[in-house]
This record gives sequence, structure tokens and C-alpha cells, in this order.
Amino acid sequence: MKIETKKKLLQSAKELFAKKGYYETKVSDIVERANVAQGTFYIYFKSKEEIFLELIKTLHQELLQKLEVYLNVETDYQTTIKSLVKEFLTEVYNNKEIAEIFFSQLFGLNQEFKQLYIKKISDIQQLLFEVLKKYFPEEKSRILSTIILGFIRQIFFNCLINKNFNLDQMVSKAEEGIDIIFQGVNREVIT
Amino acid sequence: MKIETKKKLLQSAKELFAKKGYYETKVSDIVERANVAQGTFYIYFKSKEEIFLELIKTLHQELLQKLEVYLNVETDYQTTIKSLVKEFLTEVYNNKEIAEIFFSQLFGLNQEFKQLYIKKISDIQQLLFEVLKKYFPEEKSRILSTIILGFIRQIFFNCLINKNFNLDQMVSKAEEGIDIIFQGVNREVIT
Amino acid sequence: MKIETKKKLLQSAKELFAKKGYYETKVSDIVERANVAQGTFYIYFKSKEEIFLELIKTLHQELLQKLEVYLNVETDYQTTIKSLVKEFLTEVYNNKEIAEIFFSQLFGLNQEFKQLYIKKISDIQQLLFEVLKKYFPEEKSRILSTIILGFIRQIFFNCLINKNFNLDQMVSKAEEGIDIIFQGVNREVIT
Amino acid sequence: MKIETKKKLLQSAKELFAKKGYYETKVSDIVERANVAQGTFYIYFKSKEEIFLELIKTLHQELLQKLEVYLNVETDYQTTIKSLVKEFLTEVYNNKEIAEIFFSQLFGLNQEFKQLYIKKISDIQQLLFEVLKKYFPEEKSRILSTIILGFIRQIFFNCLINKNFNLDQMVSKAEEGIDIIFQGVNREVIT
DNA sequence: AATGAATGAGGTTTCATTCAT
DNA sequence: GATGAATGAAACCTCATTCAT
Repeated sequence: MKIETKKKLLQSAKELFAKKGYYETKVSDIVERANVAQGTFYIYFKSKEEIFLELIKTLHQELLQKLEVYLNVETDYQTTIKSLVKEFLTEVYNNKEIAEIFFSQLFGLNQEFKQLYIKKISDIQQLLFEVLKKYFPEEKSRILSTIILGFIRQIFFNCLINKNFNLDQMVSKAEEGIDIIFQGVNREVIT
Repeated sequence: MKIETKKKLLQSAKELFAKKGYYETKVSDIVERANVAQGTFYIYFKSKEEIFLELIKTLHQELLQKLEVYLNVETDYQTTIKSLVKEFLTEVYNNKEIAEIFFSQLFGLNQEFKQLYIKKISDIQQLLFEVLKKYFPEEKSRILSTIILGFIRQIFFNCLINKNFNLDQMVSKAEEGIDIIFQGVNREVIT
Repeated sequence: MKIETKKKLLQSAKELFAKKGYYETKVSDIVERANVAQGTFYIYFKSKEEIFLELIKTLHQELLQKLEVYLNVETDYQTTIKSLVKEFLTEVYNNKEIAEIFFSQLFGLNQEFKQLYIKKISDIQQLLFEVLKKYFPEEKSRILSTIILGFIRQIFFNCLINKNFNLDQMVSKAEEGIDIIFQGVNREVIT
Repeated sequence: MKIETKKKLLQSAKELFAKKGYYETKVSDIVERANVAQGTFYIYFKSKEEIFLELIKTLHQELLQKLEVYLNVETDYQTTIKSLVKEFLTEVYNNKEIAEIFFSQLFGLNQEFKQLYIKKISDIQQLLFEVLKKYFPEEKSRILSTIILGFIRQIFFNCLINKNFNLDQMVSKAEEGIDIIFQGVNREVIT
């Protein structure tokens, strides 16, 4: 098992899945781009599905790990959320291709992948909810988590569409949005 | 061309695409569910792609038509946006299957469909932006349209995941969210 | 059985077979050009093969009938052969489409049609041979029939290729060729 | 790409196309006779059309190459033409199957192949014309090339029909014919 | 006699996976 | 570990023919 060959395959698969989608990406495309033979693929991965899942799971794990930190952060909620959002956007931006697959493709592939997606995305939503619950009542936290997650995904989405969008722009847009969302909440709290 | 047969095929395709995704839905599945022969499919549609596009385009057209009304509505912005969001959710809820395909699958299929998706979703975002621009400055409208569209999609998304979610629940969640979003804006306006 | 509908179908089939070949001509093409419904075709012809054979057999019969006359003509051989060749070219020219099918397509379609072609073309060659045998010894007649038949077919062929070739040109080319062929024979006879 | 497998496929295709025609030969027939799997065919050829064209083009190229030699031969015309005709017949006889496809099937398949055929056959006719032009005036060369090409094709044709015809018989028939054709011309020249 | 919607067998082609070298 | 030719199941699609109206 030469780890380098495996990396080449993962990199190649990542790029192709993002660009062409799971079904339109052929194993033959992956090996061609990785400059290895067709048979080599099956030394490292049991199937096309396996390499796909490996990519997905890695991203999800890393993302969750980075976000879990904010469960134990002791700052005011606006700072916490802003940092969390920044972390989220940085992570997905740095792994654009897999994030694209994860957030925009996984759900539509087939029932098996749909279930996986639901499970994974729920984890993220749940985590966001837990963080918010430290500052707001349960119901408000629930709805805020929906607003914020939807908002961040939409920003990431615009980034995918608009290829010359950069990370800083995304983050500053996100902060503006967060401000708007919390101004309402703030007033309420103060009152 | 018996319109009834065509409808059976469209209905069958819609359900299957939503359930199994585009690629995992075989033409043989569609005709089996519609109770017609394999060849019959090709009397009504040139290809699997064509029936898929017909479904997508129909939903998009109807959705856009219903939302365009709000460009000329003369009420306060909160009422306008709430009505628009309700309309949106109603339409997608009543056409759950196609809406699921449209919002959650289209992007990931292949490059051609990706382009289509970008074009179509941009229309919706643009319309939302135009409505908001009647009440807010351009930049604020832009960011509000991102927040709101992301939020509605996330709600619809939760609805897809959680099968016993109903329309009323979705609408009331949405209204709560809209209130939160606009409380911030309101205060600013007032001040 | 409205003879007119049958004629429309035969005409339409003739043109299409000539232009696109047997396999590339669909029954749906034939009925469309004849302005009748798909089902109507099968009132007049048992199958696509049947209409094809009807066309072929008609041409062949008429051609043979017209050529048979020259078995009993009492002129010098050069006049006889020239008249026969003229008759041949006139007939195929006036029925260009079917003649094209007959002389250039039939052989390549399948084994059944190949056998038919061999049988039909042998009839023609045989007739030419019989006419020549009235003037020349058997072996010479055999070879002359091969030369002449090959020559006429080649002329007709050039006519098919070069769309603005007309009958008069073909006939005069043919006469020139016949002169050349027989000049050699002539000398021999004279000597 | 094992050249051996490709050869097996070409050989198998050649025989089947000649026997059953292009349309009646299924890819499944070709692979069965070549003893390889269905999918193997598509490693070596993009489509059924491609293998067909490869066969056609190879024959045509080889034939033309062998005949081009006679453009620079310095003997009397009768010897030159006889040698050329012998070469032609030898080549087509040794590649009976493809020659059959080329001379008797190509024209009738579809419009694309028809155009190809016209182009290829014109090359041959042109070459024959060029050789003759070295000895005869232009117009006479033109008509002689038509007579001779028609004659040779007819001979080859009889060979296809009459399976126990052999090369020597064909060649000697051809020489007899050529003699007859040129006796006329000869006399003229002499006179 | 005419229609035209429906049929379904059978064709071409794709591509994930295997396996002998 | 690496190769790449070979596999074959299964997909999409075509079109001659049928049949109820």
C-alpha cells in the first residue's frame, strides 16, 4: 500500500466528483487523471462507492471536530457564533470540492446516500443548536440554528456558482448577515 | 398522443426521481409504475433527460409565476415577505417531489444540469431581491435575500427529511424566522 | 382497397428506399411522406419487405418484357444491340429510383435479397447472351454479354452519381462504347 | 490493446458483413465468432460503423496503392492494362469479403456511406483514366475506362455469384475481354 | 378503409469490476 | 504492488407490427 498512490486517487476522485458528479465520473476517469492503471484502483478501494464515502466521511469528521470546540467556548454569543461560522466557511472553502459534493450532491444520488446525508447534516445542525442553547431558550435556538445554517449554506452556494468569490468576502458577508439576524434578537433580550 | 398516458408517465417519473434520484431511476421503472410498455415512453419523451427537464421546467415556471405577483403588491414589507414565503412553501409543498429534485438533486447530476440549476435558482434569488429592494437599500436587500432564501430552503429541507412535517408547521416556523430576521432590521429603521 | 392509397405508398417507398436505402427507411417515413396513418400501411402490404419486393419485381418484369422483344428482331447485330441498350437505359432511367435499388442495393441487404438479386440479374444477362448468340459463337457471346452488361451498369452508375446526367447523354455514351466494342469484333468477322 | 484480439474482430466482421450484409450483422454475431465478450468489441472499436469503415478504407488504400504503380509503367498499352486488370482482380480476389462489401454493398447502406463510396470509386475510375490517357486521347480514354471498369466489376461479380470461380479463370476471362475491347481500338490506331 | 396509440423483442453501447501476468 | 485486457450484466432506445376504435 503506497500511501502516495492512494492520495493521488483520492485527489483525482475529489476533483472529478465535484466537477462532474458521482454518476458521470467513471472509474476510468479517476485512474486516468491519477496516472495509474484501471486495476490499481481496486487495490486501494473496494468500489467506486467506497472512495466516494471515504471522501465524504473525512470532510464530515474534520468539520465536526473543528466545530465541536465551540461547545466549550466562553465568550458572548455573537462572538461565538461569528467564530463558528468563520471556522465553518474556512473548512468548506479549503475543501471546496468535497464540500460541494457533501452539501450539494449527496442528497440526490440514491436512497442509501440520502440517508447518510440526513444523518450527517443533522449532526451539524444539532451541534449548532447546542451552541445556541447555551445563550437562548430551546425553541428560539432551534429556529436560529435553521436560519443560520440555511444562510451559511446559501453563502457557500453562491461561492460555488461565482467562481471568483474568495474566503474573505464570504466571511465578511456572513458577519453582516449574522449582525442582522442578531440585532432582532438583541433588542428582544435587552427589552 | 393521449394526454392521459403522458400524465401517467410524468407522475410516475416524478415520484421515482424524488425517491431514487435521476440516475437510479431507470426508464423501465418509470414505465412499470405507469403501467405502459417500454416503447410507449419514447412516444412521449425523446429520452429520460427530456422527461426530467420537463418536470423541472414546469415547477420552476409555476413557482416563478406565483412569486412574480409580489413584485406589484402594495403592503408593508413584513406582510409582503411573509405572504411570498408562504406562497413559496405552499408551491413546493404541493409539488414536493419535483421540488425535491429541483432543490436537492439538480446541482449534482452533471455539468449540463448544474448550469441549468444555477440559472433557475438565480431567477428566484433575483426576484426575491427585487421585492426587497422596494423597501431596503440595495446592499441590505442583497444580504436579506440570501438569508431568507437560505432559511426557506433549510425549512423545506427539514420537511423532506422529517416526513410527518406538514405545510402549516412549515409556514408558522417560517413566519417566526421572518419575524426574528426583521426585528433587527426594524429597529435599525426606527432608530 | 383504394388503389390510389396503394400508389401513394409505393411512390413514397420507392423514393425513400432509393435515397436512404432499405434499412434506413422506416415504415414511419413511408407513411408520413404518403400522408397516411401508420396502420394504413399494413392494409396494403403485409410487411416492409413485401412493399420492397413488389417494387423490385415490377421493375424486373417490365425490364425483361421490354428486352425480350429483341430476341425476335431481325436486324444486323450492331443495330439490335444498340436498340436493346437504348431500351435498357430508357427503362432504368425512367425508373431511376427502383433501378438504383435493384442494381446497387439489393445485393448487399441480406442473404434472402442476395439470392433474389442473383436470380434476377442472371435473367437479364441470359437474355443478353441469347440475343448475342444469334450473331456470334457461344463463347464470344458469353464474354460480350459480360462486357456490355458491365458497361451499361457502369454508365447508369455514373448517371446516379452525377445527378445532372440526362438520358440522351447516357444513350450517346453507350453507343460510342458499343461501337468501340464491336469494332474489334467486326474486324474479326470480316477477316 | 492486443493486436491479436483486434485482428480476430476484424476477420470475424469481414466475413459476416460479406455474408449477411452490414445491417443484418449484429455486434453480438461478430464477438461470438471472434470468441470474445460483447464489451471487448468496444475496447477496439467505437462502434459497428467504425469497424466497417476500417475494413473499407484498408481495402481501398491497398488497392489504390497497387494500381498507382501502373501510372509509371513503360510498356505498350495492352500489356499495361492487362497487368493492371490482373492486379486489380488479384487484390479483390484475395480480399473477396471486403471487396464484396466495397463494390456491392456500400452504396446501398445509407447516405453517408453512399457518399464515401462515390468518392472512393471515383478515385479508382480516375486512376484507370489517367493510365489510359498516356496512350489515347482524352475522350476515348474516358469511355474506355468506363467500359473496362464495368467489365472488371462484372467479372468479379460473376465470381461472387458463382462460388467455384477461381482467380485464374477470372484473369483469363478478363484478358479475352480486354483483347476484344482493344481489337477495335487497335484497328483504328493502325488505320 | 383508415387511424394512431401501444407494444415488446432485440439492438447498440457503457462501465464497474475481475484476473492472469 | 501494478497492469490493462477482458468481462458481461444491464442500461437506453428503435421500430416493425398489432389492434381497438
